[in-house]
Amino acid sequence: MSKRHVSLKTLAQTLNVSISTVSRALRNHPDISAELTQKVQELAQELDYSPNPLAIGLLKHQSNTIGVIVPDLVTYFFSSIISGIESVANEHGYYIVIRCSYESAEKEKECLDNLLKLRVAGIIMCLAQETQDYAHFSNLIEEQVPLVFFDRICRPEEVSTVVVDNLEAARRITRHFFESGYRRIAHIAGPAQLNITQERIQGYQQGLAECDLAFDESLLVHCDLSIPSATEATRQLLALPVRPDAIFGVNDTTAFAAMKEIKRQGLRIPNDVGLVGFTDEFHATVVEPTLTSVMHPTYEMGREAGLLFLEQVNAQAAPAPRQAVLTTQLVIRESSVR
Amino acid sequence: MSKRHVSLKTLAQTLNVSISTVSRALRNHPDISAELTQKVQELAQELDYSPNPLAIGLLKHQSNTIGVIVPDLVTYFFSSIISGIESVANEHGYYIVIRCSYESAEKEKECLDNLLKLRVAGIIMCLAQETQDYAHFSNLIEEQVPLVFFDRICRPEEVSTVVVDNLEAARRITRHFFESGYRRIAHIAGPAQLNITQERIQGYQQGLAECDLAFDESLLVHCDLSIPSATEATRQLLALPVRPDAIFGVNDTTAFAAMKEIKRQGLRIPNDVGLVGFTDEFHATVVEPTLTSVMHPTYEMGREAGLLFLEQVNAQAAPAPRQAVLTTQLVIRESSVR
DNA sequence: AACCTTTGCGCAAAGCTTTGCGGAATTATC
DNA sequence: GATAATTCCGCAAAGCTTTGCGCAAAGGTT
Repeated sequence: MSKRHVSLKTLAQTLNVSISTVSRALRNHPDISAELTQKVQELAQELDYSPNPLAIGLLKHQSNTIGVIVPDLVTYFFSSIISGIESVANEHGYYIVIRCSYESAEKEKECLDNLLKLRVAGIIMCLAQETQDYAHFSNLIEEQVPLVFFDRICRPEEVSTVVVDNLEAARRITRHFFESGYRRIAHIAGPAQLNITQERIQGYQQGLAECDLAFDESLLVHCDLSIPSATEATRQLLALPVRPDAIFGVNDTTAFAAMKEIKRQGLRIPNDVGLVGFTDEFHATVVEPTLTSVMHPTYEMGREAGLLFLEQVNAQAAPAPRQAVLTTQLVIRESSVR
Repeated sequence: MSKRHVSLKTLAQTLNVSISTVSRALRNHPDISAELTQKVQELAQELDYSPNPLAIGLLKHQSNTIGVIVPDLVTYFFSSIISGIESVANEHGYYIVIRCSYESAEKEKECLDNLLKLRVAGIIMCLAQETQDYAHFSNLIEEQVPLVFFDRICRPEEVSTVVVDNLEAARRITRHFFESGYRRIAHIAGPAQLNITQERIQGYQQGLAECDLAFDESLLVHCDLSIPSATEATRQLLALPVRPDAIFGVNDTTAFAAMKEIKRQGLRIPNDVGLVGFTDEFHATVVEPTLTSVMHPTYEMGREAGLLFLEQVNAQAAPAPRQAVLTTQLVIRESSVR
């Protein structure tokens, strides 16, 4: 760090005025004469003065950093959401500090603690898969620390959230399968405690009902969102006495793992088994057959989360928590139409 | 923020001792009696005291945040490197603040300025594609601000860098094509000013030479690493009077764009055209045919960058810049063997 | 010419931490 | 019992910024 940055003190000494005068001049305070103001501002410009955010943070008890916690840094889903958050943050003079929970509840708590110790302005996060106990958010909520959940959420009555229309999307997928002639429609779901899992299962069941298809428990299997687990789930489905003719995967990892396993068993997509996933555009179009999928507006989710966050930061009183529900789009490609 | 955190002052008042005594007690200073030390530490524990990093930063002129600048947040390559950086940072009590240059030289400079104004401890970054002028790093270098470049680098005599064995990898690819029977081997290269482009072109030419193949200028085309540009480059190659029978793409985006375009023109991979890219594992195995590719140890690159950074931070004197060269691995799959 | 209002600037505190130095009280020494 | 040496703790400054308050000089008023 060294003596890189000049401070108000430097400016003041150079101009032979007091520090407070310099401070006021830089903020165009009317108490300071026009000519002195100009002289100060010119010198500040010349010496590349920038106020020390540490000092300001200390004084004002506020910070311009947003803590962001994701279960995983590497997948497209999260990195594009981060990208959205970063863009909003940047536009409003905020910086994002990223930590990864690696889907662990314990690590999530640790990340949270650490970021709070760092004195971030608040937290934007997606719950870890493992997290089932939501008590560690109580303090934050009570103390009105700005907090936004996205995708995997909890306590929505108390915390602002950004989600997609999971139920509706799952319903549409199911109906799309039906309309394409598929009748034994399976669903590889995520961990049972996650809101996204529950909502998508509900949509799946609702879709089945609307198509007058009975819900068959054996066609609903859970996985932990990892590739091996999704592969295993697919195997389980394909080993059923009466094989499903369509599979709807809960996310992109699941869908691709399923695709590989289906192919490995010598089955053809979409003829033998139809396949749909929640994915991002790039992946879905590069595989063969191209994958029908529900597009998450991930970048927009990130931006929306950022905006909800800023809303809380800027509010003098604590604003009522808001629920942003973004709409997904079912993009029909080769894998689900025969 | 509010009154969330207790300060030394609170502890001192509660115990009726001075702030400095509390400070010393917490750091086990021998001047403080054992019993008082214990009392202080117990209270601190109870009240969940954590020292304010803003105050410490102000006092010691140092920070525990690392500025990270990437050209793109979304691609696997960068997000997995970020993941590596984050893990090292975390292990050593540092936090990473991420900014995105969107491949723009101007934005890159802006990110750099902003992060320095935030008083980060230093910068880990990958150059934007557009960046051709490296003058804005001179200040940092002179003032010995910890700085590490990865992948796309400049001024390696002055700055620590993390790269892969680009030349060697490109040479291996070329020879692999030759050994698989390909003879008109084309290369879709990146922007000419990037070190990675230059090194891979050199490796490509060296490989050709070793196989007694003449270098044909028309088989070397540049793209800007975007999908449309890579598609266009592929088109250009395939439209040549004598079509190449093998294409080596400079990165994953390029390789996949090429794959799509080759297929679109009704050509078969690997029979009509062999294809190899620099990619990550997941993408490469999910496409059809599976893609032979050079695997970047991306996570390791991130970790290495983090370690080189910490080396600079912890050194009292400025350490000599170090060049970490990680080795890639050529993973042969279906797309390059007929 | 005496008083009042502006105008223009500085003092000092607060926010939190670390640390050199000084000082009071206790113990040891002669 | 007086002096020297410990032991244990507090004062204050530094790091940087903002802001309420006070104060001097200048100008205006009668």
